[in-house]
Amino acid sequence: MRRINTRDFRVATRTTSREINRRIALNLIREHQPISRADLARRMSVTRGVVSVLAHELIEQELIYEGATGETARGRKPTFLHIRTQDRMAIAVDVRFSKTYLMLCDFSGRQLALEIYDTIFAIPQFVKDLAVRVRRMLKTQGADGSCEGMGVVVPGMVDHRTGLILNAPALGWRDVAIRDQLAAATGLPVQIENSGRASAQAQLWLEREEAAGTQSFIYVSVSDGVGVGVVVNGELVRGHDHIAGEFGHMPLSLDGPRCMCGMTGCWEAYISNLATLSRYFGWNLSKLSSNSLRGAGPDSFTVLDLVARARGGDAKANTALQSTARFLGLGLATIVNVVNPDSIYLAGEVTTAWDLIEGTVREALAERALTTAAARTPLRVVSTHEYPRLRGAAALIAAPTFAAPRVA
Amino acid sequence: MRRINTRDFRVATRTTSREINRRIALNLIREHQPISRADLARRMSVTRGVVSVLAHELIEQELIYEGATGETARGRKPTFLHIRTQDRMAIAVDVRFSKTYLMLCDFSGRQLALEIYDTIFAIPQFVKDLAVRVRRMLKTQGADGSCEGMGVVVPGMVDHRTGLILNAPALGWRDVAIRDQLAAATGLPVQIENSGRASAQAQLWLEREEAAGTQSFIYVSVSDGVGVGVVVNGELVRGHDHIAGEFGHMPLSLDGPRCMCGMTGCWEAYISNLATLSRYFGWNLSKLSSNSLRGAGPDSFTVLDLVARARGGDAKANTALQSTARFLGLGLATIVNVVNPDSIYLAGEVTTAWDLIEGTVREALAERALTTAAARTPLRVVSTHEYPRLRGAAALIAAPTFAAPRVA
DNA sequence: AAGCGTTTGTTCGAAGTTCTAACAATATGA
DNA sequence: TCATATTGTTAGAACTTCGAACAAACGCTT
Repeated sequence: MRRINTRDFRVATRTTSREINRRIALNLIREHQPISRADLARRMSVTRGVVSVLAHELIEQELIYEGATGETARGRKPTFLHIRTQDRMAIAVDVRFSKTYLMLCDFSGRQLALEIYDTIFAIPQFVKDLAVRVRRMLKTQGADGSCEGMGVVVPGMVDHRTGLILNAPALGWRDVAIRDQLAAATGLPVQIENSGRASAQAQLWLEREEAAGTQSFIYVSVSDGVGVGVVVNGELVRGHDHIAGEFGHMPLSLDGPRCMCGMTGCWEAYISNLATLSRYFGWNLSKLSSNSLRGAGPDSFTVLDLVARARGGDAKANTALQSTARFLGLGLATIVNVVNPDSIYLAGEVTTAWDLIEGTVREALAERALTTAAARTPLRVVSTHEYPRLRGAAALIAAPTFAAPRVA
Repeated sequence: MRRINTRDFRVATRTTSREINRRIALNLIREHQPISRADLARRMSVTRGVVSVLAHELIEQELIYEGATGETARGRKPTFLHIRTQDRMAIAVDVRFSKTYLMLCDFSGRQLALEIYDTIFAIPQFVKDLAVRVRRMLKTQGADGSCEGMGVVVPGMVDHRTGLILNAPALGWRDVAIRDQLAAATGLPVQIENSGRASAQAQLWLEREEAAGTQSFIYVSVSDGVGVGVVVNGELVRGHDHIAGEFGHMPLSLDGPRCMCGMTGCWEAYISNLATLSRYFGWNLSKLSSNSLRGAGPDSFTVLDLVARARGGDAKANTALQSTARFLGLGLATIVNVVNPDSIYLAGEVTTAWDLIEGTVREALAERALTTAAARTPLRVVSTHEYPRLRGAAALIAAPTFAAPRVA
């Protein structure tokens, strides 16, 4: 039950019904392809006549295409409809402290080309260099004309609407207006988003089997920082100033360990990669400077190494891991109590040890979950091999094609 | 940008456009009454012809009525349209530990009758007694035919969809299916909801001047417990199991004071009335039993008395109050970082001392808010005299009349 | 090979919408 | 009295879904 915003509404015109139904048909085709017009009509509970028109329009818009004819026991054979995502391209960029990831993929999220290179922190050079790489990649892959935009994902606070990077401490970027520069340099429409929210968008918009029915979920990425995306009723929660979702800095204990954000006791300060490593090595974070907090270089000892040692029988490594797992679960409990999602997606280096930590996480979650139903919220691990952040960047471009039309 | 749920969607029919526009018109009339058809047409950016038809239908549905003719500088005088909320009634019930509140009001939230009596904790007697009171009240007020439903508000966890009270510790109710019993006993449709969420519904659906533009907000009620309702994009967040919004039990410090819920360190354990009083009297909550936690009776010393003493110059009382204010602000900071609402509504006994505590609350909020914009989130106090929980109960019945039609 | 039943996909008129434009009703002011 | 301005209604055009009929395609039986 949604309230109509009397300051910002859209009246229905005589074409609104068609727009709505065309979009519904498109989504059904995407999920059930290959599918015949007759089958689509049954799923939509409308007559085949209507579907004929809708399909014709979608074909004209180059959103779907007719494929082979199918088989039936009796009667005329159906002609199958397919979604057209293979020849619609997007550039996805993930800027991290150590490396920048650049991918070309289609609208289904399928990877066509990937480049990984050292991040350039000076903005003008970063833009210039990236534009060159993008042009080269598009040319090499013969995707010059079919690329519909570029999604950029950044670890930090981003105002998606204005394209302003408010604060990305890992990159040292603050109040950087990079979107329009990139758009000008590449000639592509550019979308910028926080990495946690973007990854949630990937789960929401790109084709996946297991998650078709989930309309409310949380995406939690545990890495250098903790990125969170909140999806409620099929819509990403962006908030009034477009900074919603920052569960990473809720306190577990107000006077807990020091966090990169400058506060103390944040969830992130308990479960980030640095926190896990600190437990293992016995570092005292409160005594480290901000710069050394950032500086755990790419070639040094990482959480992946720690996981390997834990698997090898290093008891201290396992203890550090279990401690992180416990705090992860305690934080998830709060999220579950507040948002009550139908599932939670987890990503990040520690999730490679999921078989080792799942029990501890669930136990801690149950400890502070207010109902047994909430305690049983499904936890799904998203593999790092899928490049969830890059998929999120791509989803920023692909999403508008499939979204419900704004009405009322 | 909302994703279409392919498991649960609604195709547009040839009457969908009309339904949408009729509902938009109704909401605009409610907000700008008295308003002429021509003015309405301008606000909706449609022709007067369309508005004529919409208005005719709304009059037939008895949702609006034609009033007096207005004045204009030149030309034909307009006939004003008015919303019809005065003769549509709802019964609102607020069940609390000490008292039960029963109100008859119209769809604008205007109070017509109010009864306050000692709460009966035995379910069968509670139902029987309430049914008698409701029938008597409807008869006395001559509202027998025009009452469209009963909203019941309870402090605790409620599954609004099934009408099941999962756990209301203050009442000692657990897994109680009270909705259908009440419906059978009164012959009215019954809606049950948690008090925090219901109060948020009141802010969302009942007529208020100052809140017309806010589509994302939080309602926080600080009383015996902490009730929270979250509204995102004009829609109450209910969650997958309908238990969303429980910010009251997020930890401020994991090993903090004991909470009524059985856990430790919950926000509620820092700011509830009991917590405030405990600070003043130097009680040690961890040593009290669950029963004595509940048992702060109606005639004993309350937070209102404490506020009076603080105003009278009692330094200890003021200290206790400021401490609560500080923890209130710290908790609000997390909410602001997570949901990033456009405003926050505050209710409860401590808010009567708002002039004393606002500074401390804002300071604590700013301390842990991640952006300056978030730190400046408007805080609005909802007066207890308005009976926000009862208004919430009424809103449960009135809301469907004004909600946007479900589409796509 | 013809005919029948079944299923797919198209077509056409009916009914319901908004949109455009004209028109009637009503009031003011020169 | 007439021009002007504003409100509210009405009739036809353009665009929808809906219902039903129809053509196309295919397997099976006679």
